[in-house]
Amino acid sequence: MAEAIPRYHHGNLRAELLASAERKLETTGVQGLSLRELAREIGVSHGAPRQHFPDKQALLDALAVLGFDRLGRELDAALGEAEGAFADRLTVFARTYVRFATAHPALLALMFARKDRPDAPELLEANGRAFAAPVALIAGAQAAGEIDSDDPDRVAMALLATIQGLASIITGGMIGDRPVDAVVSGTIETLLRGLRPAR
Amino acid sequence: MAEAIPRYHHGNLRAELLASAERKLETTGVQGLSLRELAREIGVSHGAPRQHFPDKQALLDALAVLGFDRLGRELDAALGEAEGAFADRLTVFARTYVRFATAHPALLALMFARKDRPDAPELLEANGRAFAAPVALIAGAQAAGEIDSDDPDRVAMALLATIQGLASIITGGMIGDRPVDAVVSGTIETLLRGLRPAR
DNA sequence: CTAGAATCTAGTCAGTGTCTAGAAATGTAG
DNA sequence: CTACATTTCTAGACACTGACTAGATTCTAG
Repeated sequence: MAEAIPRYHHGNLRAELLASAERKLETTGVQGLSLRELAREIGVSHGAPRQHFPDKQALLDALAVLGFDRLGRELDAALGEAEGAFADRLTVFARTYVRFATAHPALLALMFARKDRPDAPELLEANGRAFAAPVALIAGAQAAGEIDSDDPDRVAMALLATIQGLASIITGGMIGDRPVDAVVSGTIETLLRGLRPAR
Repeated sequence: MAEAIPRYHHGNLRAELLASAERKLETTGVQGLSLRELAREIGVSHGAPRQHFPDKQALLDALAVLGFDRLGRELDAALGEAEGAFADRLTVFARTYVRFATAHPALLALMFARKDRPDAPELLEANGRAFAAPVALIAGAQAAGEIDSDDPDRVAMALLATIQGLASIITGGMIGDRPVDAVVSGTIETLLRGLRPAR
């Protein structure tokens, strides 16, 4: 915290830019994120950020990678502690993911903004690392026969789609005033049991 | 047609702005959409769009409403023709939605960009109209006992989440080279049957 | 201590969204 | 047909942005 005297060499510009950018991102969205404004707030000239990020997109990409890292750590932590049946651990995964999505909606959007970033190997890597634990969870459950594995790929896809869709729907504000955790566990339960009525 | 002589009064500026904007949107994304550039292409001064849209967000909102209208028409048409069991009609819904999502990813993102538009009644209305047919489909199936209705809300939520998630995953390019229609119908089948192994 | 590299400043440029005043076309009474 | 009011468009301006450049300052090896 020694922000007292603004030295010529800031010393920690890159990290502070990222921190400031992430703060701004969640309050104003990507549209309202301005490199010049960040520089102004930090107390540095408008050209300084260029030394660390060649352009604005590079800053956004770095933010996305940090987001994947953080998400990965949260998933690892949550799933590391989770014990019990597959259903319970799956619910933990869903809740952790949804919690991250609601806590950092703009950041999550940035992470999956593949529209304009067709190729970004670092992002793909970060993505893979982040979801390592849940992927292992699913694979393990299939190997142990806890879930259907006629077509493992299909089952995994349905699972990920549902959780991703949950996050979309919740961050989109489409669940009204329903309690988030109840919606999440209810959806997981429904998914496990199937939509068809029990005979 | 008849673009020959650029008259002072364009006569159809609003509609042409929307058409041009939608075209540009899918090629360059929201970021690359510039009011001035649109005006330039249409051959009108940079201030002209302001007569029809007070600001850029108004143009984007209008685009989103048009998107909901179009999606609604496609869903109505597809579900109107669909016959057979609930599972089949559900698959038709999912395919139609996913097809729309892949055909107009940027437009869809705009439609659900609630992040910065907390309240926009016209968008909510358009949203409701667009999904009238699938909502009726689900309600009907629950009434007819074709799907579980212990908690209708929960079931509907799981269904919509899965389909929305499918669209996200597919437009995000996360299905690799798997055939889209197979992924869609496989996911729906898995959802109907449930993840737990058949005893 | 001193060169060279890394970092930051300051100035510039084209481009953008928004705002204004006013010109031009259209519609509407009389 | 004419006069007027309204709609639609033009033209100029402003503050802002991301990007580029040259040069000043600081840090760091050797």
